[in-house]
Amino acid sequence: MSVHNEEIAAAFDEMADLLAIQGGNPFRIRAYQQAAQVVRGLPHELSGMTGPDEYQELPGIGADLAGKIAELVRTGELRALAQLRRQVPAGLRELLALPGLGPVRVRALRSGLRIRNGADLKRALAAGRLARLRGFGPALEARLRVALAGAGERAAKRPLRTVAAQFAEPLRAYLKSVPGVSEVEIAGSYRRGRDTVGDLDVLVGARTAAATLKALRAYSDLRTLTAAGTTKATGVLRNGMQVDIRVVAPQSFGAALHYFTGSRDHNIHMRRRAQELGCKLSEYGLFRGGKRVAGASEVQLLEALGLRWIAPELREDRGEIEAAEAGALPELIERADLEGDLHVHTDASDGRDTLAAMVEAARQHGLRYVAITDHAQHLGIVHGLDAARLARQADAIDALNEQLDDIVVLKGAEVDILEDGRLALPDAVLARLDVAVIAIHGHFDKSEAEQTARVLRALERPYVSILAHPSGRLLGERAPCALDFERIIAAARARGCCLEVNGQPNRLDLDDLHVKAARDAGVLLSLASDSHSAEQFAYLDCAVLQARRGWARRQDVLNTRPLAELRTLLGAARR
DNA sequence: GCCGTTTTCGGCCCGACTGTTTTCAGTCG
Repeated sequence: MSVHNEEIAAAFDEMADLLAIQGGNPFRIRAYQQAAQVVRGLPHELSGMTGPDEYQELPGIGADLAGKIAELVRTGELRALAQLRRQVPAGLRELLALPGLGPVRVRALRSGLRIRNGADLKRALAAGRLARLRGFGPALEARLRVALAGAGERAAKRPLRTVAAQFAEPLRAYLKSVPGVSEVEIAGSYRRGRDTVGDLDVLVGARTAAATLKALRAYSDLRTLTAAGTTKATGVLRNGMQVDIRVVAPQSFGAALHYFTGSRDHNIHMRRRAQELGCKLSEYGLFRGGKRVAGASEVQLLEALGLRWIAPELREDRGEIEAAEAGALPELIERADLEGDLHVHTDASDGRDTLAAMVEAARQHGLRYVAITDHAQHLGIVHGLDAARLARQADAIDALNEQLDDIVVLKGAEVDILEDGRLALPDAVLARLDVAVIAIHGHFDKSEAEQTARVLRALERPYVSILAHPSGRLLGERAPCALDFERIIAAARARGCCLEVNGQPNRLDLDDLHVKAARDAGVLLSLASDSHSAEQFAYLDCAVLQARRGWARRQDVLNTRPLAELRTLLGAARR
């Protein structure tokens, strides 16, 4: 396997951009964009499928695109794209990313001023040449100057959802207190539970919009207001996040909430569905012949479209609409389903709090069991436990369990996968643990073949229960390791080993697509906080959200099981 | 370029806002 879905999706996105710059058929362009999204959302690699016939079964992939996928899988290249690249200067594509520049204006820049890239545009702006072009005025010029000046530092990271929450929740509370406001929801990717959130889509239910928009202007965390109309406004918060606020009347609130929750592809699919039913769907409601037939609530809206309730976490147009129609949506796991947490650190390794404090925190978070999984000693792991300290911790756990009657402490360790795939503790030591969690903590940049072989070798060891944060990614900091997840999942399945959904907000690893793939393959998931201090058990919520995005049900998760069943399952994994 | 219990041709999601216009195109979400 060489070509990944992401590369195929990127090729289609580039095709779409280049065709747009050339002034191609907008619907053809849209077809490429949609295909890119479909490919991105697949839970398995296209290169592992049999070929064009199977590709064509995917929505939005017809004979032509199936052929192009086949070409990419076979050769890693796409001739049609290479040809377009020869026709369109590479620098023009960057211009599309500038605010206010779409394909039409980029084309005008090219044909009218011979502009080929950002540097050309800068020069043209400096010389005041843009004014000659139709469609370019002083306001747009000013916007472009600002954007080009900040282009160097523009790589602003998408904030983690937990960071976005620190700004979203106070804003929600503030708007809720505005007179006349009946409802406030943070919609968009925030509501869908994505790991990172680009901007805040805030929906306000109120009979009139004026009071809300006035209140927004006065909000202390607002840095600037960049646009404001009669029903919506856009601003930038002090942390640099963009916030889009929209005010709708109560009878439209459900339709608007659905619309602003998205995703974009989910919305488009739903609007097509409405059309097929002879209706029109907008943020104001579902209309049949100009008459509103639904709109006040999402439930009512979905019902009118012949669909069961679709949880926001599923709205990515990855088959949830078809499943809702068939009544085949999964009943998603909830936080209350969790009985325990199988990945927790104490001050014995790199955690902040004592064993007793962590167990007490687990108890207060409603858990019935908790596995203490401090790092095993290994080069590069600070304060890791060796066999002797692990044995002493085991004694302390035994003593603690004597005193506790409503929670059970399990003995575990987080064992490093060494560079060659061996483990940092010998089998004899692992054999005495209740839970052995293994993970990669270094050598992240190996080739896919090497990295996969390394993890597969570790998974072959006996007494291994859970592969923790499998991809090793750190959001915004470190890309996921190159791993053949289909083989990892197959190995985990064959062996009865679980894959972790790590709830640390900057990990959320497995990601949603791999959760789905693991779940579909029948691999049990371990939803873990990976707590390094008492308050971090709250990160179980993040793990649950991520698991829900991957369609996980209660029965797909190891630590929803009562202790006795958990022990049986862990025992089975030791073979 | 895709797609079809309306269609194999003729459609393709919908609306707000801005800026550049002098009635609306382009961009954005």
